[in-house]
Amino acid sequence: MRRLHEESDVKTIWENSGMEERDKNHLSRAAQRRIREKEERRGLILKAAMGLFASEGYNHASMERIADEAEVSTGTLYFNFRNKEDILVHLMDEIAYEIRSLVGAEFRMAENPHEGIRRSGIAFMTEFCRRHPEKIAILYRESVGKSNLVESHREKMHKQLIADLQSAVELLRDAKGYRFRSGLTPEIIATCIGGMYERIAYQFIIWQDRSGDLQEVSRELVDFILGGIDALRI
Amino acid sequence: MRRLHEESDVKTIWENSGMEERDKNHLSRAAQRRIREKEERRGLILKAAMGLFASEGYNHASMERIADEAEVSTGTLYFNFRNKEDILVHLMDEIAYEIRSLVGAEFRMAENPHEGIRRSGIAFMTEFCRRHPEKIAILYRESVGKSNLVESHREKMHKQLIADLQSAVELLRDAKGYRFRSGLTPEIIATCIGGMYERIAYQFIIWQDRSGDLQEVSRELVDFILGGIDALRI
Amino acid sequence: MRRLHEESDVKTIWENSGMEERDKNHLSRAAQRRIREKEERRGLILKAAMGLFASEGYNHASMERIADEAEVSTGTLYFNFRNKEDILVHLMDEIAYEIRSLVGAEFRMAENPHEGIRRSGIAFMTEFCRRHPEKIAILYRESVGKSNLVESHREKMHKQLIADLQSAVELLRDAKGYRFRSGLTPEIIATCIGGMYERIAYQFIIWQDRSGDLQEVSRELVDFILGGIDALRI
Amino acid sequence: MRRLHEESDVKTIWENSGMEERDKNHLSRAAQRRIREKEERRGLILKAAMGLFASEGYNHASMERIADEAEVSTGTLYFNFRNKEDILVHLMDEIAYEIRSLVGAEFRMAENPHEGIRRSGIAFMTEFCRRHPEKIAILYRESVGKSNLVESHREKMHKQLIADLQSAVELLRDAKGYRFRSGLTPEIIATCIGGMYERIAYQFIIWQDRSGDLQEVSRELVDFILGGIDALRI
DNA sequence: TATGAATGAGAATTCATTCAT
DNA sequence: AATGAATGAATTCTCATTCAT
Repeated sequence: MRRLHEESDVKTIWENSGMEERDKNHLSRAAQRRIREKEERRGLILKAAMGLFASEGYNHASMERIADEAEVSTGTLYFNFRNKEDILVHLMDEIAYEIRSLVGAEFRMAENPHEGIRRSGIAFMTEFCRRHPEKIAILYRESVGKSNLVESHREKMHKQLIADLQSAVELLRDAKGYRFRSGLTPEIIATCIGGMYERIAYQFIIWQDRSGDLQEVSRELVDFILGGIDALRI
Repeated sequence: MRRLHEESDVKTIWENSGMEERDKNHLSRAAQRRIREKEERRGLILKAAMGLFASEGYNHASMERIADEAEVSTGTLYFNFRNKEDILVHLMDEIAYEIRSLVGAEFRMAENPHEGIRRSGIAFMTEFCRRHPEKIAILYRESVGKSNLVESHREKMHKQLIADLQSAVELLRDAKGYRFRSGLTPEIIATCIGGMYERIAYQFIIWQDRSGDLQEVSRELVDFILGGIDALRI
Repeated sequence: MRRLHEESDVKTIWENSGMEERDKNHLSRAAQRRIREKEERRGLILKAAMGLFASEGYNHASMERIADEAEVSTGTLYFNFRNKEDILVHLMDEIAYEIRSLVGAEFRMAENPHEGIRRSGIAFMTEFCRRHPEKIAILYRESVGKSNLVESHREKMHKQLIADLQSAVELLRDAKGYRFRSGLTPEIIATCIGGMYERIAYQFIIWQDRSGDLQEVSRELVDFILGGIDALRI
Repeated sequence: MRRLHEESDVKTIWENSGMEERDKNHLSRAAQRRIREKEERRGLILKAAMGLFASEGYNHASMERIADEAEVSTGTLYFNFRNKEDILVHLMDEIAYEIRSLVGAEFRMAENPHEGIRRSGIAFMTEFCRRHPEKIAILYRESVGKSNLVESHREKMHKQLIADLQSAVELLRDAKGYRFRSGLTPEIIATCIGGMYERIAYQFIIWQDRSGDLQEVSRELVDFILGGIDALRI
């Protein structure tokens, strides 16, 4: 069995809201522009790759096609990314960051954890999934079972998402004064929540296009989750 | 977006228990032996392929390696299966059938749907997942995002599993006299259950080896599910 | 510095005359024919590769060109050899074996070591070099500085050739009752002889085509060597 | 067969000692500094390239790595040299010039040609080879079989070295009043000497690190040579 | 039926060289 | 003069699939 365990310190999205900062102040104008252009180009490549991965599948999308789509040469691909896997990994990071930002912001905007779980769940489904089906495809389909490297990255990424969810669950528990059955409970709940959103999104976005139902679905989903959590307290 | 909608009539496992029958009665002894040997050979090939897919990944496992492992030639592979995808699809079918059989039997052995959901969930985790991690890897990792054909087969397969779950939920609802919030509710619940089991299995079997926790995990998981269902009735 | 020291037991050509034996007796006719055909095909590939390596250089000769020349597909190249390096290494082995066979046979046919050195030297130049300039090109030009693997193979090969020469020198010493200045002397002499033949062949065969001079050159070369050996005894 | 015959007038090192002169007198201070800096930069590039060629091989050492190592950009490489081959060719020239200078100086410092051959041979081995293994690697390994251009340059270079040796042999002949067997004899001897030094250096410096033996080896080598020469007079 | 050698399209990747800034 | 991002041709190698024996 191919198994890839790498312990990595995981930080939840609920705590630190400004996730990435970099000093670009002390740089010359020209240097700033060059950096900006470089990032724009990387962005174009990532966008082209995302479209192709989602529509044709990671394996079937050749580097040449990606280069074509991004209107650069294959050499430029390799100048900006180590290899094909590296492009996928960057996409995964980008997507995961976007999800965590959105969901985290919604959670923090709510009055209490209970509402936070409701709001962030509904936002994920109706804002993110509905608007970015191709990102869902990358996250839940195209990044699966590709290679050891991608798989270990995927594991790390999921760990972060689960850690976010787990800390939300713990905030809820503390706010309501719950006590759970075991030490494992928060992790189990978080994992379940992750799994539910994944499969619901896959079902209603990727396999079928029932995005019209997402509003209703996400409401029931959230209640299901809250009911499930309730059931696990002593 | 790559989307594959094929409507297929789906039958639940709760109804028909003997799922596959074939007449071998009117055949000669020699013919029967030949058939038996052929199926044994197919079995060997599938077993070899399953091992390699799980350990090295579908893409990386070449037909030659599979043939080697099964102690046949590549030609024999193509005599027994249409192509590489076909092997994967057969594996998926086999695994799905096994799961549905096990889970269905457990459900039917229980006194009522409530107990049925509990028993079948625990059986899936502690009997199936713990004993056959490589099958979990095929089902939840190696069959994902491979090709249109495999993906559409996967969709069909999941539909069946979800249909099973949905009918169990409906049996529970009827037995307890519940009324659900909407017509979508049973499908949503079923999808959620499928997602939870998938991610829990992935987490505790593929990414980490915490099969010792599975007993405890599955008990909490079942209660979470039952609590969630409760929360969705009017 | 790239240095590759691998101690390998080296056997000289003067001792064992039948260098390679294999049992093909117990095989079926069909199997024998298949083996023969396989070796013929390998031979064709090696021949095509040798021609291209000698005429266009190893780096410039692409696998596709080699396949073309051998009238097979690139796949067949890779079915018969591990990779491009492997083809070169096989060529080197073949050539070295041929040289050692020829030179060894000439040496053994002579009445004494003194004559043996003369005969084998002249045979190498006038038989081998004159007739197979492309093999000289492979051996002394195309196999140089290609990769760690090829270089280490080349080292091993040269060790064998030098060991042959060294044992010839020692036979001469013993036959004439010489005593050398130091324990290193035979190795030094052997290495010198190897170097002289290499550069003379390079000069008169590869860089210039003065094969008409080879008769005269080889006679003087042999006398130079014998004179040099004489000068190193105490 | 790839053969490259270009007749070039060859001058021996024994005659003209000051080999390269350029007028820098009439230039301004600033211009002189600029020239000096430019040559320093070229020197840094050549040094970086030499290190990489020797350690990783010419083919494997990319222009980018060379630029990195020299702490300049790839563009600067192309400002200073025509292309990659050009760098190699300059290195070859530099190394050949250094060897001819050293060896020529030693020869001229000796009392007679006999001592000159001894002194210069020992100096080459114990001064040059022992101290600059990477230059030996460039000269005898990395410049071999690279391309038509490099190969023809290599031929020219070797011709010069051989011409030096040949003139030394002729000086010896005249000083001692020898008469040789044929008109070819001096060339043959010179070629042999070149080959011996090459293979001895390769053996004791590149393949093995036995630089401790070089003193002893070079003494025997010189005597071997002088003995060989003796054997070819009438 | 079984074999396994042969096929060849396809893909990723490298890297010398150019050129706008 | 110097930079370093961009280019794209070239090349090696893989592997699912076929087919003569």
